[in-house]
Amino acid sequence: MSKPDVTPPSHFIRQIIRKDLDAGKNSGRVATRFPPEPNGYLHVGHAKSICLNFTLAQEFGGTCNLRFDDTNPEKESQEYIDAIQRDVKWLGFDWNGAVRYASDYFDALYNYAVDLIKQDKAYVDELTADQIREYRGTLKEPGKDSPFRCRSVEENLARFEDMRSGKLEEGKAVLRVKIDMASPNINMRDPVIYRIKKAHHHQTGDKWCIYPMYDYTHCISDALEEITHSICTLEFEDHRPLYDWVLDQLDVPCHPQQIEFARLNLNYTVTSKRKLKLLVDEKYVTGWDDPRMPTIAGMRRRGFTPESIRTFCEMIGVTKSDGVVDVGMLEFALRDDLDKRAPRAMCVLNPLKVTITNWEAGKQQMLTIPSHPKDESLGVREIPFTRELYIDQTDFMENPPKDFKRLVPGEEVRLRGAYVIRCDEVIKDANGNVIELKCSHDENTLGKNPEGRKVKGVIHWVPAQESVPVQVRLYDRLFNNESPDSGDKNFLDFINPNALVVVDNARAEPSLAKATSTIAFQFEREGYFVKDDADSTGGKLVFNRTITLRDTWGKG
RNA sequence: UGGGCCGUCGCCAAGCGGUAAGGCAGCAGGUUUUGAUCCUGCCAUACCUAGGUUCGAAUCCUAGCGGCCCAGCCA
Repeated sequence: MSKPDVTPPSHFIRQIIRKDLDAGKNSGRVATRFPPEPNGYLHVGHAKSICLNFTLAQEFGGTCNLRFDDTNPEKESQEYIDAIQRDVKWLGFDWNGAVRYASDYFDALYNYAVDLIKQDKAYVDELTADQIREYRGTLKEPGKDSPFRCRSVEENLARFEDMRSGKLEEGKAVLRVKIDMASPNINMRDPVIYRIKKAHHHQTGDKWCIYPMYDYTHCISDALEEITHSICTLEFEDHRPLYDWVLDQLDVPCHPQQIEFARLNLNYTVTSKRKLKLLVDEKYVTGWDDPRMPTIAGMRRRGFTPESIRTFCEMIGVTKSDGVVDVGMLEFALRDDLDKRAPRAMCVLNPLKVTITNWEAGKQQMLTIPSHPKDESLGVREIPFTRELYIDQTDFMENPPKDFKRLVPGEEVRLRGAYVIRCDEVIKDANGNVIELKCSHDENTLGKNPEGRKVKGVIHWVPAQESVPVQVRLYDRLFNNESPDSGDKNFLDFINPNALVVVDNARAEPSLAKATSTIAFQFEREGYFVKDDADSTGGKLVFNRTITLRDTWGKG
């Protein structure tokens, strides 16, 4: 059995934690959190963060919270909250205690804001959004103070109350923290920490019409949950001084350490919630769980196993250098896992009728075939061998290329798990299309090789009558460009029109009629497939191709 | 001289002053009733560049070069 040789990864975050533990920080406690905003479904990129946070906690005997960063009710919904929890669980992780919400802390956050105002470290600004932007300055020029910056504590308290009570309209005022309008770090130029949004919140209802901003909310939420290591992606590096500043002004239980790592970039893939949402909203795909989507839900429906995703996350490592991982690595982890666990079965995608002329009509021989070539614990399945069979059209050629190892006129081929047959006659229709093959079998080749000759190929087959009709959906990469998302390209231009090819007339071996979506099968010589529960209705059987088998034919 | 971060094989990534791990991909063989799996071998005199320190540098210093991120009342 193969096992991708994942050297015990000793990435920099692990090292930081180990060092902290050795130094006796946080009294030996390790607490992380995964903090998604419920404004979309989780994707592979999130998987990296989930695996990181949860395994770190596991490894050091700590805890990992699941916290919804729900400070922008206009973009969030319960649907996303439910989907995210489902996906985290499916990946195999259990969060510490109850699900948390930043909105659980809205009261505390509000009181801390009042505290900042009282310390004269926050003020209500009534500049317009445009003015605030102008006053902020540019990357190279310092900003300038708002005329509202020097209001008295009393006036600020009163105006903040006006914001809170709904007296002020949206956009009329914001609460800003008083730091330094000339800071070279734009995030420190008096960032806004509260804005007015007269929106219904999925958790707090209509209790609030002011909502705290990320920078202000996140650090305090972390502190209230007594997180020790607050792991986030690189783009928040510039925000760390603000994270620290806020906590330094307030009387909070602790001061977590923010650590940034490079988010996952995958070639041939788009990992941006905004763009994935667009694919869903504009119906380029059937939904967030479309098997072409790089969402956890899509991958699950496609047939990925949680283990393969976790292994992949281990393989790619954790660093601060922001590179692009080859999607081939994900595919490797997938195949490697599926090869070990997938029961084998046969399914003919493009049926071509074969009649075994020296097999008695009506005679059935039940063949017992192992479900896995190396793992007996997966058991066996039975397939009747009959006079009429189907093989795949691509496994027969009249004028084959040099290295063709399948069936050709006058030659032999092994039917997997059954007999060696010889093609004696090719039947064609009026247009010259091959519609049937008359073959003869060698009865001395069941479970043993013929004497005195080598049979070069093995092909798969199903009995004509006893096989079950199935629809098979052949999935491929959603984008046909390595970086659909880079530069000024429009990722929609690179949607692969062949990312889904539906095969309606496939025939599967009888045992597949009892398949469930919880286990993926290997359709021998074709790839890994999983039953699509959502669309297998009313007796119709639908299988999704998770991934093809590695195919090196013609490469060497 | 706006700030922050990053630069080790085609890709990911160890390395933390003692003389370049590993994985993916690729190549060459072997086994095989899946052109799969599995097994074997090959694959960076070289660590962005140039100087310097040192007996010794991918690791330390200096100066360059290249890439990514930041001007939401998004997260």
